[in-house]
Amino acid sequence: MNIKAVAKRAKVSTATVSRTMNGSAKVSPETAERVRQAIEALNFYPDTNARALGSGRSNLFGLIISDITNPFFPELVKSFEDIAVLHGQEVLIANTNYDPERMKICVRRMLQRKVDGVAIMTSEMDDRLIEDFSRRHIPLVFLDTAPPVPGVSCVRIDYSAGIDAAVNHLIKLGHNRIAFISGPMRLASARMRYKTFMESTARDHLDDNPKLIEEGNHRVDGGHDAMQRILASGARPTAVMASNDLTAIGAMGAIADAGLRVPEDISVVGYDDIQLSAFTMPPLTTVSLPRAEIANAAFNALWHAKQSEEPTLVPGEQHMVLPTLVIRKSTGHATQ
Amino acid sequence: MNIKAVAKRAKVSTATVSRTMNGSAKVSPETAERVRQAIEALNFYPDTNARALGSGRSNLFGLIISDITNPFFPELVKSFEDIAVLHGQEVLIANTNYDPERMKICVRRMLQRKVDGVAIMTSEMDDRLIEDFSRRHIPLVFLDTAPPVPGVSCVRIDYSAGIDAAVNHLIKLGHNRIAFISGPMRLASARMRYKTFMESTARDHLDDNPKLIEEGNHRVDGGHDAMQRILASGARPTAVMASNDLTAIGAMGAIADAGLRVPEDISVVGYDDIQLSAFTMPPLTTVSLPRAEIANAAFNALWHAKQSEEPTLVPGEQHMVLPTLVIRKSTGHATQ
DNA sequence: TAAAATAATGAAAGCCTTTACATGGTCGTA
DNA sequence: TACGACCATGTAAAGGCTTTCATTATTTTA
Repeated sequence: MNIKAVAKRAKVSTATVSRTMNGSAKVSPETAERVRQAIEALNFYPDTNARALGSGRSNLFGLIISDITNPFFPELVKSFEDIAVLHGQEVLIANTNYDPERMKICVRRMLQRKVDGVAIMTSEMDDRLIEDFSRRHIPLVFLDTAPPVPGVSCVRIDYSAGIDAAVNHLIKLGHNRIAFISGPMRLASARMRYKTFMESTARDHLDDNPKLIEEGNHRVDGGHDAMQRILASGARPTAVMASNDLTAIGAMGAIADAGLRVPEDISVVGYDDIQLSAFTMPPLTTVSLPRAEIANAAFNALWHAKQSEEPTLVPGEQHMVLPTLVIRKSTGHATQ
Repeated sequence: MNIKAVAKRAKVSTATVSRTMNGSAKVSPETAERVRQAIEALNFYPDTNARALGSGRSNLFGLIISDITNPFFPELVKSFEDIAVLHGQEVLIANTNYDPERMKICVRRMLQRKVDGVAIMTSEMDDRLIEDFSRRHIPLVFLDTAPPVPGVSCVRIDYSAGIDAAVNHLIKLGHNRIAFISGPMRLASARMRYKTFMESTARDHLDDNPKLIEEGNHRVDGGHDAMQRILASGARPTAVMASNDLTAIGAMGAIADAGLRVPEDISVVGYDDIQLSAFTMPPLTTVSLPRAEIANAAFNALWHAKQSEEPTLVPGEQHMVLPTLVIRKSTGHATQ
């Protein structure tokens, strides 16, 4: 079953079939209708590989993420896919597992499949690999950490807006010793969140006891362990802010293990607003990162670049995403 | 940059380059080395589309899931991908969003890309779509619900083992009014879990008050609402078993909302053992479904089928997966 | 030592589309 | 009426790889 069979049945050439399928204007309505009927009758669909080979375009966008197991990503992936389907684009998902070797494999996969563009949602990316894309004029969009290269778009997150809102919320509740559990400091996104928190608390002249700062790993166990260290240090925080929700959940566990209550003894704030955070005990107050908006912005950047004939000459889109504070039950008045 | 350039540089024909890349035995070690050096020097990698077009094989396995946002799937996807990478296969992930229309699109995508095999991890699948695959001799593997077709493999879950273990655990703790919150009854997997629970409790002559049974939706909110209905019904269960962990988490929330404690007033058991269940408050006792094992079994079934020349003639592998009970803190002695 | 078997390699066809270019027909205009 | 413009369609090359078959060189066998 191939385009030839369709052409034969519709009594036209393969070129006309191809043109019909691709919506080229150069086909008369009657012919087009005949071709469509033939396609229907034969239940034909074109071979994607041959298409990509013939045209050089693949209708594929790559989506590189660190780890699908991290609850931050599935929603992002889903939103990205949903909008892609709407535009007739397909999505090739690749996990790097935070491993530079694996990242290389991902990049190669994208290149080999002749993707039309790539959304890179991991924070660390080798410049040499970016080279590989830009040399081939493949549009890129980054989350948060775009290199200053023409044709490369970026979706930025206004970290300070979200974190300021969280800190202000805590201050209003009377907190003045706010601990912070960071993500792994080798991740740019984690460093950003840390830096923004420090700035925000410094601005408000809060206690900056270094014992209040611990490094986690953006997973539950890291948050748990970090919180234990903070509690053991004797720093006595009245509230904790975590670099992501998983960390916050771990911290809540450690607080409960120590016989303390959230929020009566210690308030907890997370970051990301993963689905689950609404259902923890107590439901988590957290900074919501609009993942659907991020996915849409990323997709649109690639889509526009794809439409313009010389993507690498256009400057690349910049989109700023504004996180918002979602107040639930894990924060309450400070009790000293 | 194509195979011709490599051939030229290595002073061989393109056929030899192709053979070298594919590990064909018919290349002398010296020639192979020369070719490899040329590939290295030119930083060449072959066009996947051309490869698939030329050979008819794509080195692609499809993986159809319902919803990447459901925490059951990410781990499955990850494990599947990991083992695929190990075997040099790639994975094309497709979400159906529980939507038959979308399922059709997924199937078409797979067909168009000439996948070497498809793992179908959703429980509902139109027979006509299966036809599409088997007509083209594309190996399939199902989770749980394989149609009786030659060449179709299946990874089965021994539901009764897991649920019996959970029920026995509760009985030993003195429970005799065990509620059950099912998944959506239109899903075969949910019906299986329900059926197995009913059999298990009937065998043990437990209270079979229909008020103890409610339908959820396999999400947190459904578990929450179902639990509220059970509590409102006056059936006074001493324990609840949920069809999956999200449902259990929702149920725990509803129990807390009602001013009751887990496990002191009501014990809760989940199903799946998603990562998060270890970190709920209290940590959830649940039936663990070994997702890595499922993924491996599924992959292997496809892989073996791919290796054998006539996949549809071999009977299809059957693999039984045994869930196990993980006892954490959400279950305790019944207090009436 | 000649014939046969084996091994390594090359030439070229084939996979299925897309698309540049060619062709023939229709229309409008001078 | 004739010529160019334009439209719909067809022809055939191109895209990058795999693979069959043919060819040559080498080894084995009798």
